[in-house]
Amino acid sequence: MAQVQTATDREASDGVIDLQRFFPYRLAVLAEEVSRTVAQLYSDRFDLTRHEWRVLAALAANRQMAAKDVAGYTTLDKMSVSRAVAALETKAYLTREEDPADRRNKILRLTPAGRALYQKIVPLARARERHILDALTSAERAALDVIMKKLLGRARDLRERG
Amino acid sequence: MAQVQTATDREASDGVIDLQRFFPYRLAVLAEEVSRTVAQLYSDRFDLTRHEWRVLAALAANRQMAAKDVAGYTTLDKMSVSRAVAALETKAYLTREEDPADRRNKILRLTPAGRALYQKIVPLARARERHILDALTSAERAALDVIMKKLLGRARDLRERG
DNA sequence: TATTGTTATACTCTATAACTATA
DNA sequence: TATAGTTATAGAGTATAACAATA
Repeated sequence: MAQVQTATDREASDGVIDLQRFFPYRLAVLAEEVSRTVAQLYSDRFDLTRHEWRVLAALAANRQMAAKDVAGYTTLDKMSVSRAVAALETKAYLTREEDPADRRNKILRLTPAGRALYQKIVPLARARERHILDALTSAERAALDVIMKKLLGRARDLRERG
Repeated sequence: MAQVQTATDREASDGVIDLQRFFPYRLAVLAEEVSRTVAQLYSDRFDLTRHEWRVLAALAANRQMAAKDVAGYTTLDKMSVSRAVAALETKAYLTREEDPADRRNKILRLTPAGRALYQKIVPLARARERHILDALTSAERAALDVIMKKLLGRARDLRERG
């Protein structure tokens, strides 16, 4: 049966990895390809980097956040957030304000321009997502949701343990 | 039913993308995580870049290749291949030789040291792949194989058309 | 002392294009 | 002219660490 490699398949290929069947490679190629279809929107058309797009989406979904919360929400590290925030502030898409309750925190909010930009990108991004996922049956989409959760959990475990 | 977003799910969330449910984002996070588990091997332990690892794997699987064939096999562009090849040659993991039949081609081959390095990495990489995929049932692995092929085809279509 | 955020540095990756040599 | 490969350059991503301000 054709499937993502199992131990049995592997033993048959005696010590050589066929990249085309190596799961981490296949996944990387797929993710890069999907990422590029969305990047054509926010990058080519609206001149945002991937990090800037993620921060924009985080603030659109959460109204206002401290930088550290953006980092948690986007899986970016605090340094990447800091850079993206600085760029978005320069472009006047967000404002930065000290939290009076704890002045270490900078409260981030989209400006009307930032929100407008986001509203332009969202339907386009959704259309791309929909078009890609329409390649799958409903059952496959349901299966994929479960599969991705399982794989992510396992991969995180593995990396943390080294 | 919980599944990767459908049109219906989307309409309910009125104009805001929850990154955690946005498929391109989820896929990117998963692929990065999986990639890192393998990178811990070839990068941390054996001091190869991702490109170098791919070229090494390409030459291990195909014995000898011209640089342009490595590019096709690895989905790297010719510039990335050229850089990775130069680095691997410096480390004495491969040799470069002119093709007498067409002297524009450089025939690439692993040295015994290159092959030995590869043989050290393969079982470790396979063990990581296996451990990750063991999170899935056999049926899920079969489904994933089909799903990834469909998604890759669709994403490539979409990107080419803009 | 610990946390939030900024800045510095270095390396890797991605993308385009100019260039050399061969065909 | 076209192809294989190299070199140049710049922007973007990733990672570690030092640092300032605040708690």
